[in-house]
Amino acid sequence: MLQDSIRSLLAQCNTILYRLLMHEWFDVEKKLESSANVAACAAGLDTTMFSADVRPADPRFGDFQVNGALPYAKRLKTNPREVAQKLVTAFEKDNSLTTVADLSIAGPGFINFKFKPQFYSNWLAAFATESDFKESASRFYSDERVVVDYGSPNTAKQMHVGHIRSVVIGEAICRLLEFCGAKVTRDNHIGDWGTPYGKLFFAYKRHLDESALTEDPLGELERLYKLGSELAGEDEAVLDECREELVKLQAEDPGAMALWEKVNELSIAGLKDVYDQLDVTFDCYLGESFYRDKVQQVYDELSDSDLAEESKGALVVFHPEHKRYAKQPFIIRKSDGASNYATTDLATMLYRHEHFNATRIVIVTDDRQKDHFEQLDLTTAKWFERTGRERPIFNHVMFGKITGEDGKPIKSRSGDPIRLKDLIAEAIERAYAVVKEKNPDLSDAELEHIAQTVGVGAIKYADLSPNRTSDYVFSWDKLLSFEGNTAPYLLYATARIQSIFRKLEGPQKEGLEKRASTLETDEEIALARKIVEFVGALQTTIETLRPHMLCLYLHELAGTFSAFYSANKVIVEEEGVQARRLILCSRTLLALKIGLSLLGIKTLERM
RNA sequence: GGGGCAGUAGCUCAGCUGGAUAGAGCACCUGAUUUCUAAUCCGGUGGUCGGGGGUUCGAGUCCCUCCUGCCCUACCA
Repeated sequence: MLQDSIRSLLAQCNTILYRLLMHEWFDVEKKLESSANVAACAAGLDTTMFSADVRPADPRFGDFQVNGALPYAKRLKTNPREVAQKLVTAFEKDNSLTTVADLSIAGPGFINFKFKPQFYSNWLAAFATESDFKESASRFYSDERVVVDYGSPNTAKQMHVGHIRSVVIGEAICRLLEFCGAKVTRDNHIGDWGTPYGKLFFAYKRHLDESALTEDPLGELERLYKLGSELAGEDEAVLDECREELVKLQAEDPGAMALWEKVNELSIAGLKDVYDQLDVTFDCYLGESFYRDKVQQVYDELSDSDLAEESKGALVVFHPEHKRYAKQPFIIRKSDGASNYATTDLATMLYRHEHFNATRIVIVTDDRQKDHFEQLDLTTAKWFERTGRERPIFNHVMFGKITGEDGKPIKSRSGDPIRLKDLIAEAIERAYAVVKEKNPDLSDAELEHIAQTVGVGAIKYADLSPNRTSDYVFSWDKLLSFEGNTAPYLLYATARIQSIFRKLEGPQKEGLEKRASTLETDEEIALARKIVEFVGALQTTIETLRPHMLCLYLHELAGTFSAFYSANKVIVEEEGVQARRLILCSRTLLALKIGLSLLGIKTLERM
């Protein structure tokens, strides 16, 4: 009895100790990097000239490789293989390394690390739940407060496919940052002020269809705005009336403001319907109107700190040190005295700094605005420096445009842009047909649920999986494809894994680590290795703010799993084999679930 | 005129910032004891990485140059 308690106590101590030891291996690349730096020091290398350069290796050579010997030897004009040999000798004095991996030198001086199967078992035991992952990952960005500005539609207009990238990419970035420990504020900088309101109000007051407004507020507002533009284009008198409406609004006339507020309320409600479908929720909607009383401070401070100057009647900022912006001005006040987007964007920088205490500001827009944001960043840097403010890191997360086959902006058959809600509806419809065909026995409620998840997931994944900076040729088939490197492929892998666990009795799912034997087959090792790579993929994704890096990884993981699944039967007689394979299944599922949720994609129990 | 982005397999794209024999998906050609979900897997066909020079142990990746396409370039956002 006493013996048993002692044994169990010892086992617990072991577990704790061992988890502490494994803890530093969460990020294998980082661990190898710091080991390499220690080794470089021990080997007597000039550490100021040494950079480890750790990366996943080609499986033919090893699991990870340290390539730092080559550039080091180049800089010092010595033999790279000798440098590598010195490093390996130093590495081999480090027990924490030699017990888990075999080292070898190859080619001109690559140092390959081949992990022992036991290492993978230990890693999989140490990082077993979402909170294990989150706890370790949340140290990456724990001291950051980030405002992410994405979405940015205009009021009184429906969103079309052109808006999808900002929403989907922006949301993925928010989730990634949050997972890595940052405090994130999601801010939708809507276009809710300015010239379109004159025309909208003119038409609203004369041609409003009340019932249409109740049924489809955004549709009706959009119709009215178009009507107003049309009428103003045809008739000078109408145009004058539109201008009058606008003047009233800008003077904040109570009647105009009441109507403006109503339009905004309806618009945001309409936008939220679509965001709900995409599982996106913003913390705030601080649009252009919010900053209209904050522009004077921008003019004053930029003028007082000698950044802004008068040029051709406008207030502008030049950057003499820049080859381009020395000549190309950043116009912060137009010659008619009105503000523009440069003004409001500067005001947002200040507000996000002061109100949210942001350490980082991320703005997600298309790449045509690259110049604008470069100028914004340069200007903010100088402005904040001269006024003694700490400047947040600024990232312009830009993306390429979506075009038709001809390279022009995409249009539906009627000539209007394809509405986002129509795209989503079609995706769900197509998914429904596929699910029903593949799995006719499911209840209708479950069918609907699966179709929803698969359809929306497919759209998001199609938008996240290409490199965001590339242009994008729109095609229904590509956005709604369910084959190949798509969300359904990843979801299918999760469904298969869960199906395995459904086959098991309760006790078979418990205490797997105790029963598991050491990983053995090529497919098992390959899968374990791929799971461990999750952390590196996460790092690369967040450092570059490029979600496609995570997509690429998840697709590889699902592929490695599928290969494992067909080659190695999981539910088998031998208890040890079954247990170790179940662990692999459960960790694959974990990595897929975390990864997909970071991309904003929901997972399924079955499909 | 100036600046930027891009050009990789028939098509759509990756290629982690200079690493080993350039990879996926689609399409095409083949297979897979009726199985823990075949929305899968194993093979195969397919490449002068736009052309030409250069830098070095090593270039799709860096530099120069030319070709092609797109975007920005003073008051739209």
